[in-house]
Amino acid sequence: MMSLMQALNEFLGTAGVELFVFLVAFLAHALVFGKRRLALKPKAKEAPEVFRVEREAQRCSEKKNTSGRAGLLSQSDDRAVEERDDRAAQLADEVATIKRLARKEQLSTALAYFQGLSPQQPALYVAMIETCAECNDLAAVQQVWEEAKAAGFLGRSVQTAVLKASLRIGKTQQAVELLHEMRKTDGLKLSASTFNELLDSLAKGETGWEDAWLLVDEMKTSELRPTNVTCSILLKRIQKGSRALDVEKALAVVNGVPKEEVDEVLLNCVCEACIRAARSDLLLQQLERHQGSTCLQIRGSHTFGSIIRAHGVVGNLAGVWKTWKEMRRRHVTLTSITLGCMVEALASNHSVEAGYELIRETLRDPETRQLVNAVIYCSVLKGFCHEKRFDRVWSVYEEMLQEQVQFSVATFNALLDACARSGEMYRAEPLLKEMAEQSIQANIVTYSTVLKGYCIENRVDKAFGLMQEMKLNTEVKADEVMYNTLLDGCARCCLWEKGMSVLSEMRKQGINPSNFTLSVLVKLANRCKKPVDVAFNLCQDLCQTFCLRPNIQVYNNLIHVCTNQRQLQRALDVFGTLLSERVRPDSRTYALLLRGCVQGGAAQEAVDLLCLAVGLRQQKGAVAGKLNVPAAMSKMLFSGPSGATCAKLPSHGIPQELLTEVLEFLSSHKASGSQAGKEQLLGLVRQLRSAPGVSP
DNA sequence: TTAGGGTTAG
Repeated sequence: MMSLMQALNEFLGTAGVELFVFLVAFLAHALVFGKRRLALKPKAKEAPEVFRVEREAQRCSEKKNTSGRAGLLSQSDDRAVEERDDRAAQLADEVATIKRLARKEQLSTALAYFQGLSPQQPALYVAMIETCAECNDLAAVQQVWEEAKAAGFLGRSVQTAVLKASLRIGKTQQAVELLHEMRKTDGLKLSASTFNELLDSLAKGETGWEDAWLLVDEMKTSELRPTNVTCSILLKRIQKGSRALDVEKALAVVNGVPKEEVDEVLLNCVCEACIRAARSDLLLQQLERHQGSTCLQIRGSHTFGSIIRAHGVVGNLAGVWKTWKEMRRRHVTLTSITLGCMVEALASNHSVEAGYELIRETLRDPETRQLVNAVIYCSVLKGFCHEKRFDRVWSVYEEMLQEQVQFSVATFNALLDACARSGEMYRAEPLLKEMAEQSIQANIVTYSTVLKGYCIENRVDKAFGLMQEMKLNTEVKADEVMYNTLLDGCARCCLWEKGMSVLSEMRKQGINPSNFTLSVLVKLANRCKKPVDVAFNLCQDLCQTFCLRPNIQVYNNLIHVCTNQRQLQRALDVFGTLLSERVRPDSRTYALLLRGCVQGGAAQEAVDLLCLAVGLRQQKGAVAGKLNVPAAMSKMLFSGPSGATCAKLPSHGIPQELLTEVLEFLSSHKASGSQAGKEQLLGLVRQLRSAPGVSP
């Protein structure tokens, strides 16, 4: 070959050789693929489903043709191929017609058309069964299946279609029984991929979880291990409010896939699912599992984007940058979404300026300029807004106008939020006008944000007026967040009656209060100086009615009600309750309680609380005086944190100022009590001063 | 011979 090339080279020159090689390659290609290429339809890409069935049909007729052609001479091959192609095209048309009718939900027309077709093919049965499923008609599915059986079409494609149809209609139990029957009578053996298809066709929604687990169990019974795809499909089900049990179970299935087999898409799904479920604990585990994995080569900007987002969510800024740099090093093509993930990760981790600089950098390069959009800018706007750097918000806004960024409703909402948080609602008016000029409709977030702005400026009447106007003039319906905001406005202005009427309106509209509502209501009772019992009863009633379990914010506000009314013991009881309910106290819990102790001259309780906060264990009998703390609290003091809940705060959890105040109080208080008691107390104060996280 | 993927606002 080489000598031939050399000879040619001498004869024709380099360009000539290239031309020759090209011609040979072209002819060979035409010879091999010419016919097939003609048989392919360009619309295949647009309609993959039809194409799939078409190919299947092609396969079937291919089989028939080969068997029928066995004894024929090769000259007739061309005609056979042509016939086959014609038949395939016809079948594709028939399938398309059935599907078209399905989309119009004309099931009976589709059925009539199907029955008029001859000869029948498995692909047609499959299309018809899918159509019945799309129209949610299980009886029709069964009818077509009976017909298929009667006609002798019992192939796997038809069986799978029936199973998928039953699952889609939500009859999982029936599908599983059918599966058992097929396994017994027809020896049906499904592959992992078919199981995955079945899993993916399950009815969506929370109720579908049990069905999903049923299928996963079936897979195991068939001695098949869940694959990457199985896991991805399961993870796709995880949504914002998914049950913790299901989330954990799904991740357990993921962990069943050997680490070296995990691929990009699965890692991507894992990140996204954990983020959606707000389970940074599980996310952290997963990120650690794949940290520095050499088996998994990430190529897609999809995956890089998700991993960056994941690191951002768990607050790992170093991980964010590391992933970004790795992506750049590998020259992965940057997309708007990946850039969006990066800027959001930076902006939500106290690196807003760095996020902004990344935008500038992207804009400077003419190659990447067009990647910057309003979504990306929005992360920066939000970041500056939350850091209360409103001057930066407005300068970035000006820049967005200059760069002619296309605004969306989210962009305007972010800007309106800046007006609200900065207490500069006069800025909102021109923004709303601008929105109208750009024909961007205000949505629930817009109204809610403006409402919040009025409440922050204590203009509750304006807020109520806006709510009224929204009800009268728009289709937007007030939601829980909006009612909570309005309730908060009432609390700020000590409007008890008005607040109560908002609550009853909320309930009348069928909007359930949440823990957030509860915490605002307690705050309202507090600001309105209602008796302590009013707040407690309100909580108890709503918790019972709406199956709520108070969170730390609710407990904190209850503690505040008690300490405000000089009922330290009751505040400590609330603390005991939250500990026994395994709710983790935060720095505000301790701040409220410690201030209550200083106020009430309760030195011993203050020491106990500080010990708990910094994780200092006490020895039984070491404490002076008679303990006046709830059982749950003393149990933790003596035995240390047990179970899932820990009373200890992360280091620096108590503000320095407060700590100084409490320690000063304790020093001045040590003169009282017995001699032994004084010394114990002094010893503890010394220990506290040297405890980790407490500066001297 | 099949099946799975990402950004912003109250």
